[in-house]
Amino acid sequence: MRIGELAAASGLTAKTIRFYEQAGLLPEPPRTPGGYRDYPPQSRVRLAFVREAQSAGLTLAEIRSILALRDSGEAPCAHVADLIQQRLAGIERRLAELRATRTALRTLAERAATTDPSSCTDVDICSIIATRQTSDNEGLSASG
Amino acid sequence: MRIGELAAASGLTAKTIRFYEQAGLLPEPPRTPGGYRDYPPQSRVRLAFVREAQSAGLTLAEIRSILALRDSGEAPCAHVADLIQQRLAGIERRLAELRATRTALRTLAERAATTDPSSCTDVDICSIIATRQTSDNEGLSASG
DNA sequence: CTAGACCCTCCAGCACGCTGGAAGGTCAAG
DNA sequence: CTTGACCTTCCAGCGTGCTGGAGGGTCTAG
Repeated sequence: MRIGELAAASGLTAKTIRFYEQAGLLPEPPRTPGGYRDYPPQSRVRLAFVREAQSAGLTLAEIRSILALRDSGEAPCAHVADLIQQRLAGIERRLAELRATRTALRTLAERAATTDPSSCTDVDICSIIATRQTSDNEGLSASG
Repeated sequence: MRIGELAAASGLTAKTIRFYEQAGLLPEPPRTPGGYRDYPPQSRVRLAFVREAQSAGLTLAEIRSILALRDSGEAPCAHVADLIQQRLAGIERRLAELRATRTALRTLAERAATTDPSSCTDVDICSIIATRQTSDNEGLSASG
């Protein structure tokens, strides 16, 4: 099957499929005499797998590593379980960050609700966000 | 003050400060006869504000819009309150996405724990992630 | 005068997952 | 033969927030 057909079957674009090939997710298919990519039916399964894995939050690099293992004949189960745990940990981290940011924003939102525009002086730019005083000896330092 | 001093005072690098200038976050300072940037003391406040706003989860583009308002003489309070609400909504969305991904991953993790490598046949690549059958009439379609 | 710290501009790249376009080739129908 | 759908390659860009380096200029101390 040609790339357009595969694209239609998998719900991707031809561009994306070529990109996946270049990214090492889909092996280079044989070509027709005219130089067209000629995919075997299994390619649909492969692309479906890529999409499944993506929707599970795995990156293309991770998916590639799974596929590489499978292609080498090994059962990638252990590797997959590992990736899943790593991703899970990463997501927990990201969730914690986002929750912290949300807390910061909520504080700001509260402050915004109780802030009188007239209290916003020019020097501190925005008293909602930065409530610091503009004295000469404020202790600015690297915080990150 | 020169850029290095401002960098040290604000905990940023000179590179970052130039980048902020180019990004419209910090106005172009006057130059010394030798061509060096010569910052007024308020620049420290401005950079501190940028960092504060960043840690509150605002993007540089949003921060720029706040600063532009302030620079135009308006109190940006209402705008800031608006941005905060938008960011908050965005974060809620992102949190929901991440939680969904986490749920998907946890399902996968459970499956991984109970999967026997021998059940991973070659055709379906990885039965942990994709449990679909590889029959000829499987209904593959775009799933979003 | 030289060394060295500091500064300048400009260009390029990181990661991530594509997407768009240019310029051209292939193939079937009419 | 022409049209048009489809395909090819290659190059470039999106957005985000920087970071690195090249290749040079400025200033201060000794």
